[in-house]
Amino acid sequence: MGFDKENGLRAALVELSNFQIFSDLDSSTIASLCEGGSVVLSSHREALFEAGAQAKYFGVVLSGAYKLSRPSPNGDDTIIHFSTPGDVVGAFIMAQDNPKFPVTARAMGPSRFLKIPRENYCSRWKERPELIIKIQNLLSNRMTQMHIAKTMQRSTLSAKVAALLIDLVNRETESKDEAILPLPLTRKEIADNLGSSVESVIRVMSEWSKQGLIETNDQHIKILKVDKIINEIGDGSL
Amino acid sequence: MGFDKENGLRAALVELSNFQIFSDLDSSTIASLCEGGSVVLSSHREALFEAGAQAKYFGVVLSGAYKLSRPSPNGDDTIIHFSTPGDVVGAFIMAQDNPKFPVTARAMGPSRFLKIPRENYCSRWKERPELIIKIQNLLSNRMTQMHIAKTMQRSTLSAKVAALLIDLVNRETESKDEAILPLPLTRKEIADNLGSSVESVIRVMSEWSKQGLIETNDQHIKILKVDKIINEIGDGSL
DNA sequence: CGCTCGGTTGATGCACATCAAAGGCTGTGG
DNA sequence: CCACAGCCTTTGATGTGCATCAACCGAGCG
Repeated sequence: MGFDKENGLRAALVELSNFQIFSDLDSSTIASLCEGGSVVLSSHREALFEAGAQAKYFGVVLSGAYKLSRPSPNGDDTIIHFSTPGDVVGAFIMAQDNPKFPVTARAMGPSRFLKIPRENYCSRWKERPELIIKIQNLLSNRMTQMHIAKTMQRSTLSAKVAALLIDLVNRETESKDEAILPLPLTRKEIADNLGSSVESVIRVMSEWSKQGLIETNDQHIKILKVDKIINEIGDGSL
Repeated sequence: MGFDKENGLRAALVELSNFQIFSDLDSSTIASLCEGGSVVLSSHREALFEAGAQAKYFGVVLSGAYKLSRPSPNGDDTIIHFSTPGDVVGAFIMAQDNPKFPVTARAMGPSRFLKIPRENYCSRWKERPELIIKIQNLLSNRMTQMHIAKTMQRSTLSAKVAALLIDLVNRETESKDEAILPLPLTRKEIADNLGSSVESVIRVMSEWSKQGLIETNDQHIKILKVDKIINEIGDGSL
């Protein structure tokens, strides 16, 4: 365990330099920023942390994906965000006194997460304005994404599903004809993210399958006609 | 005009110290942070800035209120946020290269706004980690608010309206029996914020008026039975 | 005095939720 | 190795909350 942990950590530090936020830092700086960190392996559907728990750490998604959700008044959770590799999770609450996680993080398929102690943020990270600014820019992008999502609240369900899929594929690749979603995604998760019901999502997506716009196998969704799906986004308006 | 402007600025700097973000700074520091700033007077429905415009400044709402909105695919705008006095607007995009406003800001009733040049943020503000952290905390609160709103997407319209009203009154006062909304708010604005239609909002609210839970005159909404309205929030779940 | 703006009410229809039932697939324990 | 339980997907039938359309009213205003 100790061995694994250390090994995982060293490997993780190398991976970090591929992510935008660390891209222009040298490896010793990265090591210092992450000192005391550890790599967590999560299996499918396992919780990384629960909403309301004390936030003693923040971190970075290394591989796989996590869904961030909040308990909904009606019982099942609402998914707030899908975090993919390179995403910084929890950084923006670190500066509060005695922060608590506002969401639950649950793995989607086997995933790896680099935990970084909160103290690091309050000392080493906070001292570097460029880093904090980068975090702020990340946050501000996420905020803009949420604004866009809010703007679509009056669109039809197909437009919302299309927008979600396009948003997810754009994190990885540039626009091509085809694209594969970088994370395993069930219809229920889509529904929980859009505030809709599984059945409705299924009705929308099976129509697309029939038309050959998308293809699913084993939880992995592949978009065959990216442009056609993008068209669906606009359809609510016309 | 020049006289007014200067005068307004000096008065504004005094007002700033009442707002949380500046509360523990002395007046000369505040003056330095705001150097080159100016006070803008907006009349009802006048735009402070338009979405897509170059963001050469950020600022603080001094009095009145502004609604931040984005053009919606279907024509009319979606209101993203209501900014009341003390709100910092636009700070989190200042750190981007060549930032553009992601939203349009429009005054709700006569309002005053303190514009601060972007350069200040990139120099004087950025140098003060505590300030940046405060901005980050503001942002993170706003983010949490949006999460909560998202969590309510499956609730009934009455629950959403109730939640919005309670959110707005909580900015000013602590919970009492009665509360007056701190800004003039039309049913259409409520609808545009919730992604609903004016008529539906009216149907919900006139029911409450009949029941004596709220009272409206001259765009100002007064909540007579705060606890009853809070109950409405939960109703979607039960 | 016509105009725009905000509020209100009723009639109608649709998009989507809800309920119900069933089949495949995976993991787990007897 | 089989049985059973979850989880995911699918399809159909039924219901409903809210959007939409269409009037109409009162108030402020140039």
